This record gives sequence, structure tokens and C-alpha cells, in this order.
Amino acid sequence: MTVETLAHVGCADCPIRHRAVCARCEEDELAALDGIKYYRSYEAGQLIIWSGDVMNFVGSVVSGIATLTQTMEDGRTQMVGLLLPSDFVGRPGRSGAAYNVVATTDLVMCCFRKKPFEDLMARTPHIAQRLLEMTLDELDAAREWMLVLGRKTAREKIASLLTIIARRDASLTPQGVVNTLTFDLPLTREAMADYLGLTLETVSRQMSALKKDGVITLEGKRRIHVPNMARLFEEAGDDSDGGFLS
Amino acid sequence: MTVETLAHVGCADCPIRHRAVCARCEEDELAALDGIKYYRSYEAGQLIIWSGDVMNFVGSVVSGIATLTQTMEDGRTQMVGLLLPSDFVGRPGRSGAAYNVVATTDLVMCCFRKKPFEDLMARTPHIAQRLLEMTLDELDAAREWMLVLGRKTAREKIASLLTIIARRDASLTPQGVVNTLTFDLPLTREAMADYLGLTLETVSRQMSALKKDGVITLEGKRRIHVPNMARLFEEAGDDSDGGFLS
DNA sequence: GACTGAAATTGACCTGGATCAAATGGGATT
DNA sequence: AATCCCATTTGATCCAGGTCAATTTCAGTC
Repeated sequence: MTVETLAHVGCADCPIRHRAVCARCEEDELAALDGIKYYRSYEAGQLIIWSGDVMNFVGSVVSGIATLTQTMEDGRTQMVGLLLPSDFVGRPGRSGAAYNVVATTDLVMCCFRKKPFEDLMARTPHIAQRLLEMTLDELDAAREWMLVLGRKTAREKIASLLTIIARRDASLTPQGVVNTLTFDLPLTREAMADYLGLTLETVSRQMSALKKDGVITLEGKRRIHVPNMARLFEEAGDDSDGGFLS
Repeated sequence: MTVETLAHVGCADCPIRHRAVCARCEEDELAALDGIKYYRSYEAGQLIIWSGDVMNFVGSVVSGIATLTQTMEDGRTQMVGLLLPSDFVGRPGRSGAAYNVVATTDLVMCCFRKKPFEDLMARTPHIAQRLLEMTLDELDAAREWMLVLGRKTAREKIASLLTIIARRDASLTPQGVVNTLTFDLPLTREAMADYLGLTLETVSRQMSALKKDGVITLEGKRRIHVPNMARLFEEAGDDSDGGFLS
């Protein structure tokens, strides 16, 4: 496995951009990182993989889900990112990003130490360009989320989150234009609250309200059915469907 | 003026990274953009320079201040970025960023059309790398702001904003470690409210409260004096001073 | 120095979401 | 099937910040 693997990561066509090449080459220890290695989390839901000041590398999610969270001393936390397969984290050359990366499921990441990463960037400009693209996408998403956090009501926040999960889910298993959709919600009520800047009680209440009003249906606790996506977008207060419908 | 000018932008040492080279070469029309041109806003505070779908270029602020805002149909707005001299905007190769760029003072920007920009990226990898760095910085800032929007109280939000302005101001005119600082607030109460996800009345009340409690002093409406920066950081609820003090 | 209009302050009241607390449900283990 | 443990739901109450409305301040301008 050489550094060229990132070339595959940089491929724009493949929705899960590198899962195929990474599933079999694994290491158990973060400490073993040197050049390019794979890392598998020990336990879902508990493990803090990195806090800021050791994040001197680039990592990409192979399988599983991780979250990026910011924390205040008094324990208030805000989730600032959701990492699904093919997403990147890390900050080569800069220690001290203030947020933590936490695995919420079994997680496999592939990681690049700073030096080989920089060599790669210098050698393959189209990959550097692609990485810039992806970072700009994340920046756009972060800014969209700032509108959600700053100006939307609790109900709109919930609808916005469901919209985002639904969109990602649909883009991973594309099936053309759909107006009805069923998907798994990979988050607890508490995680949703952390993402939305709400309390878990409010999340629960609003989920119940959306259910009562027929916007969503629950199959069990985690599986969501949306009979009318247009209605959900409307509830989210979005001025467009983001190209999801029609 | 050639495309190489961006090389100066890419210099990590200069706090105002390209002001020196841009002040004299100006054009009046955005429509005239082709390759690299300079653009001056007509009037502070009013002009929407670009809304999303025409933002097919990269621009960098030469002088003046601009804001990035997201808007909902019903008029709710959330500021998602503050552009000071040397900051970048734009999304070459991707139409439809959802936010608007608005000049709040006389503004001069230098702009790069998509094609020459891509040529530049391909030719000078160290600039591409530097641009990635800057984008990652913005992403970090956006994520920090998500914590402010999602979890901080009104008073903490105000203190956080003052902290950020103070820090930027101090970094533009470095003078070593300081514990006391005076600076101009380049924002109206309404703009502050849009940035913080509050109403302008709440902003005003909290400013008054901070003044009453001796955290800040006002000289006129816009000039702020902070007798004790450590106190301000404490009020902001930050777990560190971000390397600002001692 | 008086006039003007926008920006800012202050007051009174109301509400959405937080807080505190209790009840319910559902999956894993024995 | 009974038990345990969490996640979730639901209820009751409270309060930070929003809303609506009335002044006040101040930078220009004549």
C-alpha cells in the first residue's frame, strides 16, 4: 500500500471514494502511525481518538462513523461535523485544532503522516486541487449549519438534520429522483441535540411533533420513513431542496 | 499586474498579505472581470456584490470590509463570515454557494477568473498548499463559531465576538503581549446581532451590562477599550486565550 | 449652535426552549 | 420469561432572550 492510494480518494466519480481499497490493511495502534497506516477503533461510542494537539496528520474515514465535537470547560458540547466514509479530518502542520474526533461506531480510518502527505501534495497537483475542493465543500456545509444554529427554530433544526442525513444517505445509494425515503438515523437523541444546539428533551418533543403531524414515521427507534420529502424541506425552512427533488 | 501577484498573497509572514501590491490597479465593473482584475464597491453598506450562482472565481479583499451572509426566504439572516483585508472568497468551478457577499465599507477586491486560477494552481503547488492552509483556517474558525452559536449565552456571545475582533486587530498591528487594548468595532449592533444569532436589542443590553460590570469601556459608539483582556476571555467562556496573552 | 435622521438604548411583557423530574420502552443477559 | 440498564418520552415549571414600543444619543449638515 503506497501513498498513491490517495489518488483513489481523490476520484470524483466514486460516491464512497476509497472503501474498496482500504478494508483489508489494518493496524491496531495509533502510535504505530508512520507514513500511511490504517487504524481501527476499539469500541464504538466511547473512544476519543484524537484531541487537538496531536492531530498532526490527515485521516480519512474508511468505514464507520465519527463525529467532530467542540467542548467548553463546563461540559457544554457542540458537534461541528459528522464524518462518514470518504470524509477527511486532520490538520497537517498545525497542532491544536480545538475539537475532538470521536468514533460512534466501529471505525476504520486511513492516516497519513505530515511529511509523506506533503510530498504527495507537491507531486500530484490534481490531488491537491481535489483536496481544496473537498475542504471548500466542508466550509460551505459549516456555513450552512451556522444558519441552522443561529436562526432556526427547534422544529426547523430537526427537519434540517433529517434533510441532511437523508440527502447523504440517498447520495450513497443513488436511485434517481425520489419523493419518499426510508433511512437509518445513526445518532442518539443526545447526539442530535449536540449537533443542533438543543437539549435532548427538546429533540424528543419535536420528533414526536413531526410524527404526530405526519411529516415522518418511525419504524422502531432509529429507522425513519419520510412519506413526502418536499414537505420535510418545507419544514426545514430551506429556500430550496438543494437539487434533491425534481 | 500578472497572475503571479497571488504569490505575495501566499506569503505566510505578512499580516496584511497583499495590500501593498493592489491599491493602485482598479476597475469599476464586475462585468469587466476576465483574468485578473480589481473591483471597487460603489457604496458602503448597501451593495450586494455577488449572490451565489455567479461566484465562479476567487476574490481577495484588498481594503475595506465585507461580510458573508446566509438568508432565509422570510428574511432571517445569519452572518457566516467577516472578510478583512487578505481574506479570500469564492468557489471556482462550483456555482451556487448560497450566501451573499456584502460590502460594509468601501471595498477593493482583486479577482481571479476560474481558468487562470486553475492554471496558477497547477503551476505553483506551494501556492495551492497555502490556499488549502487558509481554507482549513477558515473551516476551524467556522467550527469554533458553531460552538458560539449553538451553546453560548448572549453575554458569552458578545464577549466572544469582541475577543475575535480584538485578536484580529492586534494581529494586524502586533505589539507583543498586551493585557489592555483599544480598538474600533467595525459593525453596527444589527450586524453584531446577525453574526451572533441574536436580536439587536439583546446585543445592546449585553453591551450595556458588560460596560456596567467594567469589562469594557466605550469611547463614543464604536471605539472599545478593554482594560483587562484576561477578563474578557473569561467572559467569553473560552477555555484558553488562543495564545493571545502571556 | 440648532436641526435631522439613523443608530442605539431602555422598558414592559411574552414565549420557546431549558430545566428538573417521573414514567415508559426495548434490547441484552441470565 | 424475568431482570437490568439505557435510551426515550412525557409532564410541569422557569427564565433567557425575543418582541413591541418609546426614548435618547450622536454624527453630520446647514
